[in-house]
Amino acid sequence: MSISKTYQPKQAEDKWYSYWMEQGFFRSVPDEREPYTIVMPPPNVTGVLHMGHMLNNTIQDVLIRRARMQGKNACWVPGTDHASIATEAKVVAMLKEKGINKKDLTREEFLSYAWEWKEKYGGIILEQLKKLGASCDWERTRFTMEPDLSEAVIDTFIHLYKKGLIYRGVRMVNWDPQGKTAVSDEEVIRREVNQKLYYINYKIVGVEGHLTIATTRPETIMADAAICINPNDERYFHLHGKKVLIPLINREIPVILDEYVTMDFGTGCLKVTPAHDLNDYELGIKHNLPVIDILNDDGTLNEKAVILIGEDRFAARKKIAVMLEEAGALEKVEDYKSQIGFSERTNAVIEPKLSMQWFCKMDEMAKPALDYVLNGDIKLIPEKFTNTYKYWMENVKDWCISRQLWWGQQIPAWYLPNRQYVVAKTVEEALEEAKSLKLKAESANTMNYELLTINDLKQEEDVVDTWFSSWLWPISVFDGFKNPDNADINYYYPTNDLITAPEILFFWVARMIMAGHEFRGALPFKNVYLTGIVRDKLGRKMSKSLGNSPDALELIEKYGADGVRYGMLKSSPAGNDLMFDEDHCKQGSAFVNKIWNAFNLIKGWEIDESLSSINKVSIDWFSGRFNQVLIDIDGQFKQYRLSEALMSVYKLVFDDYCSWYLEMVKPPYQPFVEKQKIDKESYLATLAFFENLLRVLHPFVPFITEELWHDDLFGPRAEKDCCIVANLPAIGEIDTQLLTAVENVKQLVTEVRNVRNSKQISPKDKLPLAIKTNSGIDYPLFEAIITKLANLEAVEYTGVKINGANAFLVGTDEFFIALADNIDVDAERERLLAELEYLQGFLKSVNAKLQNERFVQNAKPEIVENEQKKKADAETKIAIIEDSLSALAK
RNA sequence: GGGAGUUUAGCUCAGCUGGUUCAGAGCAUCUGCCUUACAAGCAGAGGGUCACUGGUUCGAACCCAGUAACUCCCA
Repeated sequence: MSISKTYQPKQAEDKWYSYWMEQGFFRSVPDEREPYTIVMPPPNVTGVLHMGHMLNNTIQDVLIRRARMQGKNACWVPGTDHASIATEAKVVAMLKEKGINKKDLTREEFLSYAWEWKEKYGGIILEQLKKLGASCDWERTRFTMEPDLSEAVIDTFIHLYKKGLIYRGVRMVNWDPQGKTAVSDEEVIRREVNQKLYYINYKIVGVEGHLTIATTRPETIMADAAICINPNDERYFHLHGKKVLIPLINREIPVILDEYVTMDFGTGCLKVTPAHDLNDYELGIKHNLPVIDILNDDGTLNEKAVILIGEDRFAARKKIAVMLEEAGALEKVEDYKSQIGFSERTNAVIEPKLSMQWFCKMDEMAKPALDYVLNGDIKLIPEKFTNTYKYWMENVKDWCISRQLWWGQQIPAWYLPNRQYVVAKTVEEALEEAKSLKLKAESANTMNYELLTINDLKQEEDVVDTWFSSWLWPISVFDGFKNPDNADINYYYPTNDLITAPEILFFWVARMIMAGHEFRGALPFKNVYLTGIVRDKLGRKMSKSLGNSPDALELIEKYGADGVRYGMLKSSPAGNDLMFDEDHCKQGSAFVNKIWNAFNLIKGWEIDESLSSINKVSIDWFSGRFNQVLIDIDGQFKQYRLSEALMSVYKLVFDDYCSWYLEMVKPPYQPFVEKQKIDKESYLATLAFFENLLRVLHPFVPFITEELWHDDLFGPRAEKDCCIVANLPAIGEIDTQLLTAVENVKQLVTEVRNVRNSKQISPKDKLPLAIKTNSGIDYPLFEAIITKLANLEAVEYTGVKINGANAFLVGTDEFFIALADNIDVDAERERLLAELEYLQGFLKSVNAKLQNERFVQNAKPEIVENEQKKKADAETKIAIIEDSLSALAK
């Protein structure tokens, strides 16, 4: 294979991804190996790849690839989420463009459009993940609304209903009067708006006088159920137990007491309107107040308002202000700023509205789910999220699981003509159930249950919340509901790691843990790695509306998948937001190119059997260094410090292998030969090291490593002999003494280069070096290396200082470079004096510690020992420098 | 309003049980090199009141209290 000067990612990526697929390397079936399982957080089926997905899936792929190379049976299950709200919104928008209004369609018609849409756009995102190199078992791809998974949703709904955990209840929802639909909290955009605060007088019944309330919504006074004051408010003691009249309609309402009211906001009197404000609603429940809903679905006032019937809420607000003024009930109007919710879709002002919804009781299920995390069976990474999780689980609220949408699993409840309902899997079962209701029927009930037919039953229109299907994901992808004892689920469940974003810790992660316990009696995963939010350089969340998110596929096009993976991982410690900067990808592709070029160097070599081995020290050193880094990486992976692990690999390749090892062993340039001759042992060792580096690199940069793995240089490879399934190198022996010695040697080489740099001496000029060793380091052993890397002409060992030479210290060893021009004596003295001063100060502080009895008594022995060593070192160095200074004086 | 978290070099982050006399990395910056693998490179260098104020300790970036700024979650 001829090798080009720079690496061309594109061909390699397509080629190897298909090859991996053909060979079935991503496929996992249960066997006798230890399983390692990740279920992918299913992206929205009609979504496109964004930076959050890139980060998330890069992390998953690194973990999966590493596990595979550790000999585990690695299984990564991909899939998509039907995302009812987002998808339905997209379909509605698409229909609108075609001139079709959702309201004019039947449910069946709408759903067929939606499925068509899903078939067309669904799965694009999974195709995009392939470009990133995601090694998922694609044969296991699931969709949250496919028949089996939907059936699981229905079955679990019925299960929970029978257990008494699902009930119907009234709840305040975000109502969009323009779209005439409830929208989720996530779809409400809060904006600060200039408003008016109206001060309105209410007459007190039975006595002279009035009280004044402040409100931004005077049109809702007709829905008032009470006036609330703080019981501690001295201004209003006289109102306790009184009643007041609502202006204009003169309905009598009570004054109630509750500490909920803030005394210093407004007038201290709060109008309580349970039908049109969430807080008021809760206050109403507490005080048993009636709920008077004066608004129609389209935001106009209904007959309960008594006045202004049929007017729009905003028109009514203006009119009522005038009417109040005319009635003398308007005290004053002030400007006021506050947050108002707008519908993301229609931009209409959201109206809090009471509606009947389905709920799932949470407290019973939350308890065991909290325990899994608190007792460490499930680890949250980083740990700090445990607190948040605990707080939420201890204050869990019931889950509103119904959504007023069509795209999703329709709630399996059927209403009888008298609004009684039954919960059953099919309409036939529902009918049976309905007929049996007779027994429980009250005597006043005139309905004849015996005569009910299927046509009398009407299924609940609402669907369940999307999370009500995704909370089953780790079980349902392995068919754990339909076949609870099948081989897959027994083998893969509980899964190992879940990689997801912290903002869905409650929505999704907590509920999966609950579902795992409820439906399988076991946790769904052992570790939860929470990634950060991907932000731009300015710290803003990446979003489509800001347009600050780079196109994921363009990035891959530009930097190669390996480069982008590097860029995503570079600065993404768990749980911290990732300030994404394209520069990281650039660095990634530079790194990939560096690997390519290192290989290019080796390709230019040829074994010459006649040469004897001269690089034993270098080979031993790198081997030890490699093993040392393997240990580091292992530890970093155990703690999920992926960016640190990547940095360790980066430095191992860039610094240790390329900058030091290859420079040590590379044969001197031989002119007039096509390939540089090298001894056999060095060549084989270097190539073996490179292959091991490929293994360590593979989880991070899979494509370049697979490409090089198959180069002729490694000889012919069997069909299945691929980097992706190679074993990670085992950790071998480490000669610590050798490693320490080489650290000194490296420092020595750096010092020589420094002298060269500061004296402006060309790297081509050879320098003389004299060594006066005071440590036990065997410099002759490293002489060849030092000579080569520092470009020396000769190395001399001396017992005495060399006057007039450039001198420096490494540890306690002294080195001299004698140059033709004498050194600047004054400058040298100054340098030495500065160093002496530093060392004396250092020694002083060390001595202070050692003379401090409390330190010697309290500190750990090894720390005291270390201080003593520091002291000895400093004393030696001081002696050397004092010597040098006196020599300089001569 | 309640809760959680963050604050260390220009940027992004390490600093794991409190223990070097000035705290590390990568990138960026500066200087010098087109040195036969790589200028997407090589060799060097500079850069910090660890947000602030107190306290605990022989010893604090680290523990405690308070202050400030920012971020997120729940309402």
